[in-house]
Formats: sequence, C-alpha cells, structure tokens
Amino acid sequence: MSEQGKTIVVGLSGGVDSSVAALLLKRQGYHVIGMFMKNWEDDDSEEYCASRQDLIDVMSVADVIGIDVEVVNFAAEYRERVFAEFLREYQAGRTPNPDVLCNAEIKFKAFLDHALKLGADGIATGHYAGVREFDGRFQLLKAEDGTKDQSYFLYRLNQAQLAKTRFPLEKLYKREVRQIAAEAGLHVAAKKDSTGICFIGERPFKAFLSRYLPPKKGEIRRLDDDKVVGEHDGLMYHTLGQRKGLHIGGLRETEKPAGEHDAWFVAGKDMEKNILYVVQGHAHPALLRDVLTAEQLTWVAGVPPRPHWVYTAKPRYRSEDAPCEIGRVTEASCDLRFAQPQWALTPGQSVVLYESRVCLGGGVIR
RNA sequence: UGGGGAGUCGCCAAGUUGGUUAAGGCACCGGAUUUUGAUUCCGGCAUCCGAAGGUUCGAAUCCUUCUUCCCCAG
Repeated sequence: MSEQGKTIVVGLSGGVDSSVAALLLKRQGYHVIGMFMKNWEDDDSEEYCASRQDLIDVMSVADVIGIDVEVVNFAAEYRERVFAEFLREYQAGRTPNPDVLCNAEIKFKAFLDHALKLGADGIATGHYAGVREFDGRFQLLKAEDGTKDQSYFLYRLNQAQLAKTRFPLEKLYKREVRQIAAEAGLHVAAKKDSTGICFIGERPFKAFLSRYLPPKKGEIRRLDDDKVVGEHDGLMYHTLGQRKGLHIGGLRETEKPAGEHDAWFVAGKDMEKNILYVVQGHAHPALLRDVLTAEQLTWVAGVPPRPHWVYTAKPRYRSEDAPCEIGRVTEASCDLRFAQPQWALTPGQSVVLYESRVCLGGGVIR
C-alpha cells in the first residue's frame, strides 16, 4: 500500500478507543505518533489526578504498541475558542454543545495544525465515524456501530480537515474494539468509557457552571396558567425538557386521584423577566415541535443540502434520525420540518443532517 | 372568645367499623445508559403517623389533655 510509511499522529486520551485506533494504524504499517492533549487545567487537585491517570494509561499503551508519545497543551486555545463560547451561550439561556466546538476548534484544528507542523501526513482519533473520498469530495460517514456513532459531534469539520483525518474504528463495534485491546494486551481494554464535557470531564454540572455564571434566583411558573410553582437559582442551570432540579413536589390543587403527580419539565425561559416556564407530564404538547430554524450552518459534505429535499436529521446527540424536509437554505440559516414532532428541540443544540450514512453537516438550533 | 374541621416522609396523598413489616405519585439521593446539557431506565427513601398520657392481647385508626392550622361566627 502506498499508505505505508506515512506518518499519522493519533490523539490518545487514555481510553480504549483511541488506543485501539493507534494500534490498528501501527499494524497497517503507518508511522504512528501518539499525542496526549491536556486542554483543561482550571481545576487542580481532583481533576489533576484524573488527567494524570489518563496520561499514565497513554504511556503504558504506547509502550505496548511501540510508539512514541508527545504531550501538548491547548488549554489556552480551548479556553478562548470553546469554553468562552460555551459560557456565552449559557449566559444567553441557550444550551450549547461544547464537544462539537471542541472537535472543530481543538482536535481537528489546533491539534491537526500541530501535527502537520511536525511533518505528519494526517491525524487519527478514536471516534466512531468514517471518512471516504467520493466523487472528488470527502464524506463524513456514520460508524458501522450505529449505537456508538459519533459523527454528530464531527459535523462542523470542513473538507480540508476531513482530508487529513482517519477514523480507524469506522467498521468496528465497541465489543470488537475491547476484544482487540484485550488480545493486544492493552490494560485499558475494560476501562470504563469516559463521558462528560470533553477535556473538562464529568462533574456536578450546576456547581461547575455556578463558578463561572453566578446564580440569579427567579420564579418558576406553570406555562398553562402562569401560576408560580417554585423558584429557580438561575435560568442557565436548566435546559428545555429538563426534569431534574426543579424541586416541584405535589400541588394541593392537583385533581388527579389520590395525589398522583406527573413530573415537571422545563418548557421555556423568559430571559428578560428571569422566569422559568414548566409543564407537567412528559407528553405535554408544549414540549413537542416539528419545525426549527438552524443557524451557524456548516456543511462538512462540501456543499449545502438541496432545498426542499427530504433528509434525516438528529436534533440532539443520541436521538433517532428523524425524517425531515429542509426548507429554504441560505448562508445564514435554514428551516427544517420534521415528519414527526420532536421532543424538546433546544436552542443552542446542534441539528445534524444525514443522507443515509453520509453526514452532510448542520447548524445550531435557534 | 364561641361553633365546626383538620394535623400521616421535603410536597401532595391512601389508610380511620382497631389487627402482621404505614399504599402510591412528585421531589430528593444512588446506580445504569451517554464523549454536550437533557431525557429514559433501575434501586433507595416515615420502627413511624402534631405532642403527651390512657384503653386494649394489639391502635395512625378509640378516649383525655395539650399544641398548630383552616373555616364560620364575632
């Protein structure tokens, strides 16, 4: 293969996925360099340890595979390009997806640039996604393992970034990845999947956010009749469709038999008046909508989708691909109409368009 | 102050002709799922029924007193 001998820099997180990605490339004959990114250093003590353990795992894995590892720090870039935007969005009452930004700005920009500067031919990550060249363009594809597919988080890449990227796990199922790791003697074979905001990790969300955005108490009102049913600590701590954290118990007036109560969900926010609107019951119509407008469009496919065409779209990660018709499309925004109403379409979240297994790109819900 | 009604887990709320371990929902907590935030799923959650006495083999359910709240009189 002409690919042999090429240099690929693999982003290693210390987890199974990126470890196996590196292993597979090495086996395919690439010259592989491992790269560990440290991009969050606000918190010391606790966080420090977690990150440190990951680095230890990376070193150990690299040793087994037989590759060199470099450590880079993009904390400044992450703070400026990802975290600042993250905070701006929450402040505006929206619910951003930092991992989408992180991929576009850090992993496939800062990191990619760094790798190319080192003389690499490309980069690779442990994402469950695929990339192929087709008809003169590069396509971002869903992973074979549909349950793990992460193309959603990558929709904001562009052709240039895609051209330099490999996703060795495209055809593999998580189970197989763990098996490969185990057979190769990688001690992270059974390591628990990491979740949480990329680089920042998993942590009590409200407490974390309150360090940057101070609490601001306000009323919680029932959307149906404007009745005050509680108090919130700040609109930014709640997102559409959220149930947890409202602290609304039973209401005396409830007409249901024997005090049966449905759970309450966030249905809207009034940023001006600092009011959180809630509704009772998961099936409340206020939580369902079949149209949305998306902004900040980016088309990883290289070209925008066809107006008035039918595609599928994910209005949030982990939601089923939902058939939808795309309305007008401009540089700035586009309209989507879903065949079935979607639950809690949330401003700030990304909606990603697909045509079969091909990810076309998407935008941010207004 | 007189008359009536009521006080069961943080919030609602079953249970009151006395009988094993006091329903259920919401909230909350823990876990599973998840590279966003959510949702969802599973598990936990009143040795105690406003307080103190009493009756009884046995009471949250009966009696007494006290206490708190609500309504009507004033």
